[in-house]
Amino acid sequence: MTQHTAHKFEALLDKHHLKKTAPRLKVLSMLSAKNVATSQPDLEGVMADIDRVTLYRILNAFEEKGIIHKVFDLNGTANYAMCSSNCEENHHHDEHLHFNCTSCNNVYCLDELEIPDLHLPKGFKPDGFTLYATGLCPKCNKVVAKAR
Amino acid sequence: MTQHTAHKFEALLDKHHLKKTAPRLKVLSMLSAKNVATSQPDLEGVMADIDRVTLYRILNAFEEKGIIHKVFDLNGTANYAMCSSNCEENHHHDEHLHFNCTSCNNVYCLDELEIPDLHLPKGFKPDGFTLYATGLCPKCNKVVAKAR
DNA sequence: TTAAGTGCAAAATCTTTGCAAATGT
DNA sequence: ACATTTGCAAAGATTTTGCACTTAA
Repeated sequence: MTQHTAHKFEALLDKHHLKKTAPRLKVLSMLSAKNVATSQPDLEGVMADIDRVTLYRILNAFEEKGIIHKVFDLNGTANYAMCSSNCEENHHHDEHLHFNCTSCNNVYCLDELEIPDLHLPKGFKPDGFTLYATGLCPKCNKVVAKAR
Repeated sequence: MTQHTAHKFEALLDKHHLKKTAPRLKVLSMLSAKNVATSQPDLEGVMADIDRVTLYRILNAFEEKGIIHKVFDLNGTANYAMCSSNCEENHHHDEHLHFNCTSCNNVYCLDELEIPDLHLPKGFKPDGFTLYATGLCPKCNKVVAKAR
């Protein structure tokens, strides 16, 4: 972790009036390091030194503040990812595509992808969309291809 | 429940080599009666006479057989719905739009809606899509409108 | 100094597993 | 009759709550 990113995390906590504690900084650097969402069990594994309860509280706090977002994978397990690294305050779009690999179970947040307009049946007033795709991610897809 | 639908449920169980037991028929009629998915907690409430464990096993069995499908709502709670009433064996499409009302929390399965094509980043090989929309369902939307 | 955050213990839930009794075929 | 399915008890797992101790500001 560079000096720069470290400072970024501290600024992020400041911005949300959260104290800059070791566990919180660790969670931030952990989640920021990956371009895929991380499941709660995985987080617990990596952060074995942080108390399980503390982790729950940190994740909830971050989610409430809009620092991270939660997405459930195919098994109903909560996965967490930094709220669209490029999701600035002014331009907060919840329209993600989440790609859940059926092989490695990773959840990719493909924020850049546009979700096309859809016309819902009469009466429904949507305020947000989330699209899930399942299938093989590039990594697993490559492995399958090699095996052939 | 009409004679006709009752027979339909029994046929459905037969087809999947499941015994026609009272709890199973009850679950089927319960889920078929609604056009929205039902959460596990709600199911437990309505089926208080059926053992909790039995309900788990019935739902799992039905899901494995493809009789019902499971969808997680915004809170990560499992909701169940009949597998697209019109989802015949030959034409099984997993592409649903699930509409999760933020007011009543109901999950509507809008199976008829087509999900438009999307081009994923290179390398991703999707095999299924599920689209979630959140917002107000027609019923709650009407209530809000009235309140104004 | 003190309000916020952490860690531990313990409660409350949720889900699974094992097994004897009941039920459908 | 016999294989399935149910219901209960009990184990396992997940999530929440309470409270004393610690730490950032």
